[in-house]
Amino acid sequence: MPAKTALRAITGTRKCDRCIVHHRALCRAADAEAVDRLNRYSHLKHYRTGDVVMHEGDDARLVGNVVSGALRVTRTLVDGRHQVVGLLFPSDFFGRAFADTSSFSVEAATDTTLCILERKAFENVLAAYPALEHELLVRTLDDLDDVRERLVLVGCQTTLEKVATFFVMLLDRQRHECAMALVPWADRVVTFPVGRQDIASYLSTTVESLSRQIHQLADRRVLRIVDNRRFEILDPARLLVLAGRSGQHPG
Amino acid sequence: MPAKTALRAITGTRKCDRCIVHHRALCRAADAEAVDRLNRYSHLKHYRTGDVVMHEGDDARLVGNVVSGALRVTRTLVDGRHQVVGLLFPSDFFGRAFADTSSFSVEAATDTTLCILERKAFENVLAAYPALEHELLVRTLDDLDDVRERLVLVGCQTTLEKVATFFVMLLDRQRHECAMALVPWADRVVTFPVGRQDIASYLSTTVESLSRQIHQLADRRVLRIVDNRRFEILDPARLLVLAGRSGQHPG
DNA sequence: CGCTCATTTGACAGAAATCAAAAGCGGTGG
DNA sequence: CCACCGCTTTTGATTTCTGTCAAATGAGCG
Repeated sequence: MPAKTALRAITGTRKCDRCIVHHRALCRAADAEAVDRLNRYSHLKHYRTGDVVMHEGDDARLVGNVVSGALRVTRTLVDGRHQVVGLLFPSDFFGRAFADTSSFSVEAATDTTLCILERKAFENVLAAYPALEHELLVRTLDDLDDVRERLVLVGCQTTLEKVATFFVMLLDRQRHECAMALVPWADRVVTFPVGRQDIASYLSTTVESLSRQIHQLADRRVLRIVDNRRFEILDPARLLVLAGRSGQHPG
Repeated sequence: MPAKTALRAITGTRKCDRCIVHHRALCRAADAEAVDRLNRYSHLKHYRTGDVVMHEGDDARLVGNVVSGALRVTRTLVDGRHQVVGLLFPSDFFGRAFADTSSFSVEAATDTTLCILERKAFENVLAAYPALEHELLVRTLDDLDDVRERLVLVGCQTTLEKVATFFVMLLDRQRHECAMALVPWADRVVTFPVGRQDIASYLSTTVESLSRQIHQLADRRVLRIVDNRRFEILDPARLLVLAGRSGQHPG
């Protein structure tokens, strides 16, 4: 065991040990030795709302995890139209391993802290620790299902269903977070994690339509508008029905 | 070396050696030993147009490769609306590794031959051969980019752009196949690999709109309608522009 | 308080879905 | 070889959802 590692083992100064997403992120699949290597190559970096982490077409030089805040993954067309293809939250992995260029832009949707490392370094660690690569595979397969799910949403569902689905997502995320923290989940108030523009684009609609459908849901007493960012879900069951997936694929 | 393996090595009777997609499919990343194990667990199976390979919500028991024909990956909503989230062609991998249930249905879009094996057996082989699992990871990452690409297409592009993009895809596929076969690529006639209904759903539109836009392209002399399934691409450059991605991400 | 930016509301237009019917294609059998 | 049948594709007419544009209202902040 190298002296440096031994010292860490004794003093417990590895920054990863204090990481708030450590037990949920990709790196949870890493053993002490692997975490040590990741720890060596990675560092935290702060981004302000709107900052570009990676630009489409550029070298895919970085990968990493969201520690706090939110990222949007986007594609912009030549004439300016653009589409949010993904939103990433704490513990989510970002970046494109095993490709030279990124097909999408990655930007901070809010003030965000990332744990980043060079893609090449990351790939080397993956090659050395199959368990880590396996975890990445499993997460990527899940991501693939998620995107396909959203393809269905965007492809053949109404704007009301899209908005209802988004609220269901927020509710699920919250429920999941409470479960992790072993907190009994009581609060039915959800908060928009990113701006309206991003949500609208994520759902392939406009801020205007988004606004109308939110008020539609409020009129139907499915939710109550607390303020611009917060909503109390009054009727989760009805919300699920309006999302058009009632009784389907629980989980 | 077990006797059976030795015998195979001498006589060359392994069915995988004669497989027409062997050098393009996932298994190309497998060494002789791994191919041997895959060979032991897998078998070819024929499906007729419309046959269900896997049903959404059911046990994800099978995985495998398309050998010939085409599969469609779909999701059906409670009220009958449904969406093709993917089309799979020879050498493409299908099935959901590392999950108990499949979130999507997989059906034969044409008469199709698959090389199938039990998911569990496949997972065991993956665990034993990291190179194979790595190949699956790389392919899954590519798939993810593809679906995101289509999310952009469906989310913020016009029907004409969708149809043009589909023709570009067909052209690319053909060019790629010619390259593999070392055949100089001259023929500008592309053929619909699946029925109109599937193509329309894949592009999130209707057969009616699809028909109108094809004729739009014909009127603009971008292509010539040979017959119901075949089209001669007269102006590939213009097609690319109409697809709304000119000059973007060559590859 | 006034500035800017985000959100809401209203009026309107347009692209594409829907509905309906005609035409074309492919297979079967007389 | 031609007539018939079922299916797919095309064409036409109509509707509707939702995006666009414009203006008003509201929130946040120095």
